Amino acid sequence: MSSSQPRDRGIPEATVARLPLYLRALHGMAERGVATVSSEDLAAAAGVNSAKLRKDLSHLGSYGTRGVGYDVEYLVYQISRELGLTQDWAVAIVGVGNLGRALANYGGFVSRGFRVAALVDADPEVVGDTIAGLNVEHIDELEAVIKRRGVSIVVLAIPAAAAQEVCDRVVAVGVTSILNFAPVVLSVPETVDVRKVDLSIELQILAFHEQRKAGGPLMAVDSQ
Amino acid sequence: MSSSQPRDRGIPEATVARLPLYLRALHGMAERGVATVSSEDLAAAAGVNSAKLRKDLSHLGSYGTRGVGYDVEYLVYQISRELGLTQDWAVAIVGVGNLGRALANYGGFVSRGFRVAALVDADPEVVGDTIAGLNVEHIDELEAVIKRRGVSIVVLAIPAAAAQEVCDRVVAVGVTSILNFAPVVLSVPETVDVRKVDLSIELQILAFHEQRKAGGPLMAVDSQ
DNA sequence: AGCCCTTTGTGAACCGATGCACAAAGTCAG
DNA sequence: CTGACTTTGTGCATCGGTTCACAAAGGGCT
Ligand SMILES: NC(=O)c1ccc[n+]([C@@H]2O[C@H](COP(=O)([O-])OP(=O)(O)OC[C@H]3O[C@@H](n4cnc5c(N)ncnc54)[C@H](O)[C@@H]3O)[C@@H](O)[C@H]2O)c1
Ligand SMILES: NC(=O)c1ccc[n+]([C@@H]2O[C@H](COP(=O)([O-])OP(=O)(O)OC[C@H]3O[C@@H](n4cnc5c(N)ncnc54)[C@H](O)[C@@H]3O)[C@@H](O)[C@H]2O)c1
Repeated sequence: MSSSQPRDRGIPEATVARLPLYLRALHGMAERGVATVSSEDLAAAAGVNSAKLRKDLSHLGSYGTRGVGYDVEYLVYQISRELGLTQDWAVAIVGVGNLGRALANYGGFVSRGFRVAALVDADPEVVGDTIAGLNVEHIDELEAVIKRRGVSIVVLAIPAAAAQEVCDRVVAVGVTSILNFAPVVLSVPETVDVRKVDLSIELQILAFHEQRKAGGPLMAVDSQ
Repeated sequence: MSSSQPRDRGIPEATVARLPLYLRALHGMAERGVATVSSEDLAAAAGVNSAKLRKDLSHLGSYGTRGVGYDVEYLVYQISRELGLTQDWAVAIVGVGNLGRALANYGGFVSRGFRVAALVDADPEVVGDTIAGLNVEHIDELEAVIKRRGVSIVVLAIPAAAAQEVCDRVVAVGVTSILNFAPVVLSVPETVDVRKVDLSIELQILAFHEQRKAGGPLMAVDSQ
């Protein structure tokens, strides 16, 4: 029992970040009626190296069959369980502007066990509106709404200037998972996970490489 | 001259990804009239380790003064130049749905040298509309629009099913930088840079850690 | 039943990134 | 001009992650 037990503890962060990728590929295969898949094929579908995929999966236990591959349905279940997608998660979106609206209307979350359970904004013009079937509530109600709806993940889609303050408030009511779109570094206790998405940074990284490609070969003229 | 020359080649990828972060912090400081900043302070503002920050900056050259710190204005310029933000980049957004609209209306790009130069969609209902002051053009015009406007970065905000096809088309006209929001692995020649943003993946990573926090200490009951 | 073929799971080398710790460089006060 | 103090820039140990390569495991064919 101590030898066949999956290594529940200590899944590398890099592996965790790839599991959703595998899951997506597996869902596609399940839909197409594929019963089993080799590490080679699944890796190709997820755009990674096959040895890496096997090592990743080995962290959750030995779910493959040598000579055959992995059972698609079973693997979907195991990865879902590992990621905690067998339960559903109540998400609150704070800030219902351009971005918040897009997120609220997006169907792709629900399909993965995430439920937008609340929309919150400060603008009296917006509060009370119905967006994606949800009533927009006032920021003053933030703490009450989070508790009432059992929200455990908060998405911040508000201006940078307001982000830290709202962040502090949701942390104070016990939220420990935050997805931040505002271009600021949030300071939180180390028990809280913050993931940030900054589109501007992505573009800047692309620009850097683009510049290299364009100027690279010619740069020699400049640096000589 | 060969010794004081900045190491133009071979800036680590991890460093490149942090430069925009430093730049953002520096812009804030410049606005507040700060003239010089120590690695310690800048690192704190960017949320990183100060040794890491110094090593990152050392890749672009020796722009600091020992005993004093870094000149804010000068550093802003050097990082901007390194990232290629001294020129402006024409960006096309393909797919003007929930997300595409939010991006088109977002002001945060322009301020960093990115100019939304074109909006493209397939839906006749949307084509011809004016969004954020731009005319939405038909997907049939994709290649022509990219060439005419000198677009060098393409943002894909279209359904997953359409992403690979559109991707192939923009690559065929010479685009080598793509920001992809669709939940698919795009296959491109290795000369092309694709960065992906997948909000669903971010939520899944948060869910994983959230589950750990909640179930971790109790998990023993289950696994015993 | 036995053999061959496929594919997993992992040991080990490798690689890039991180962070400590400190000498070298430079400032500034007196 | 000198000496004390501050802060950079980097050598080095370490760490997490990637990749190769292969022995062990299992399935299926004869
Ligand atoms: N729109 C994009 O494509 C995009 C891209 C990258 C980053 N961002 C970032 O995402 C955030 C939101 O962007 P947006 O374009 O949706 O902005 P927006 O101005 O359209 O919307 C912001 C919303 O937040 C609300 N708000 C302001 N202060 C609040 C507070 N204290 N509490 C609750 N709600 C508050 C406003 O009423 C508004 O509805 C910003 O930080 C922006 O920098 C947006
Ligand atoms: N909205 C979100 O918050 C969100 C979050 C995560 C991921 N995404 C992803 O971003 C993409 C866009 O999402 P959305 O919510 O804006 O979807 P959407 O359906 O609102 O918009 C998609 C737009 O793309 C257009 N389109 C479809 N096929 C096209 C083609 N071949 N060429 C040009 N245009 C085409 C449609 O006409 C539509 O206007 C999807 O792949 C989605 O999975 C969206």
